[in-house]
Amino acid sequence: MRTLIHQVLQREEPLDEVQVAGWVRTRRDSKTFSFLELNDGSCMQNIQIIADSDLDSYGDVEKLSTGASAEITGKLVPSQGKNQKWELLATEVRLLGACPDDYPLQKKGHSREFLRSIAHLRPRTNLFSAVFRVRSRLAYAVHQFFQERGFIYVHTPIITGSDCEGAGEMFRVTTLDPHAMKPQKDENDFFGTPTYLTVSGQLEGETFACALSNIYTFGPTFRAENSNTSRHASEFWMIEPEMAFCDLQADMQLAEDMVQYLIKDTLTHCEADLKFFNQFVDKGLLERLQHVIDNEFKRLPYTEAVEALINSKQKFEYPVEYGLNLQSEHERYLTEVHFKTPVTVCDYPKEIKPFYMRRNDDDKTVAAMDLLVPGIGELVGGSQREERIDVLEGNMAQHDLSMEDYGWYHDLRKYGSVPHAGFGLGFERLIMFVTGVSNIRDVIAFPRTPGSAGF
RNA sequence: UCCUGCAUAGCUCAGCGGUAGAGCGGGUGGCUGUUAACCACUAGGUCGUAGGUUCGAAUCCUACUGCAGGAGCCA
Repeated sequence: MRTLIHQVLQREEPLDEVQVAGWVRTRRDSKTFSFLELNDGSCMQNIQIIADSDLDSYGDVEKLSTGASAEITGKLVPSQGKNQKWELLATEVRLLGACPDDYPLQKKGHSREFLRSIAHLRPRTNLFSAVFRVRSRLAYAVHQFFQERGFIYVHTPIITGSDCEGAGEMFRVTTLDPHAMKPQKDENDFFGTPTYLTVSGQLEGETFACALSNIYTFGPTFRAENSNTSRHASEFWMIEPEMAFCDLQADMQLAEDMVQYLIKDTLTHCEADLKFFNQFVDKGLLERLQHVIDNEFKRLPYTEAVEALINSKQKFEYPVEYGLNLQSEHERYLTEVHFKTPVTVCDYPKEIKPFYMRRNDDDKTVAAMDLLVPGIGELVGGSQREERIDVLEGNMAQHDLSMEDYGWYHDLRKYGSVPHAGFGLGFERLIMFVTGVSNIRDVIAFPRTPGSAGF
């Protein structure tokens, strides 16, 4: 019976017999024995194995090159060496899969670009195994956060007929012949109507919030935008809570609580991995994360954000002026330089926000909010939704949205309308923030970006 | 989509008009309770592709392709 290396290395007492299995990181031969470093991905550390040349199975040891897989049984004893507490004195070594010398992963560092080209092997590196352990823990913590607060997990559709206006270009889902010379009618398509991969589950999520009160979605979303940046991917995961009987203040509070909760959870449960990131990826990471959980987030209206930017006398490439969207450089200045802490900006001019956001009493702004964090920029975008049927109808007319397409959304206001609010949080951006990894392609197992969908 | 930069050995890079280099990795041998082990030897390249300038191009010019960083869009 095999034991995970993670569990073996946590032992307080020696063991007469234990079996581990994994992939060889390196082998160092001595005259009468070999040192093996074995890793099984259960934790950052390798287990050091001493394989004596007297072993019946020493023939297998000599075939254990970097990358080979093996199953090793032995005695766990305190190590004579300096760099590890325990080592395994092998009694039996069994080669499972040999690894030819064209194995692309070396003991030395590789560039991220090269590792992306071997995305099927990169989880075997320290960096990527750590990223994906943290990703797994964060996903678990997301569910824990919402479940502890009585939120219901709703699975909104991946294939959708609605286009969640304003959220970006969509991928068409169709069974029509792409090589057909003649135009084909949508009625002949699989669903009898044009369908797409979802860009957001928000509108569907609202229908469930207006029945189950507090809900959240957590799943893949798709954008066909031709975005070529380190923060955008064509397929990414999004967390979208939606709360009935809720205003923007409570919405912002939930977003801020959630970010702090998730960071605390990761600091507690992924300590070794975060230390690794702090040492090799981003030297200021632990300090920054600690700062985020120890301090309240700065909260201010868009109008004050614009004033702060103008008063800063900072030179920006793009102009700062009431009524214009905040650019990346503005957002990053606010969170990285001006306040040096996560910042939630709210109450944006209605002209620059989508139709479903709730009009404020000033008739100029809407109850929208963006949560900005250092190094990433926008992590969360959310709003209180327009629950007044007449105002929503006006907005729909202004945006040329038909009752045919949005009738069901309009119905939520027609039948027992309630104030409600929610937000979307990009899961990969959260992982980037927590790990310090600066490219979204390195926190997704097999990233999809324009012109690239390998594996 | 725009702007900028890069493309040389399996990997990371140097060379920047005059006979293609290093480190790591691989192979062989040695040494050692080692730990990104160490020492010696060795194999390995149409210098991204296609044109052009030149006596001569990895090196200069043009186009294309790919990649990266930034911008826009957003999460």
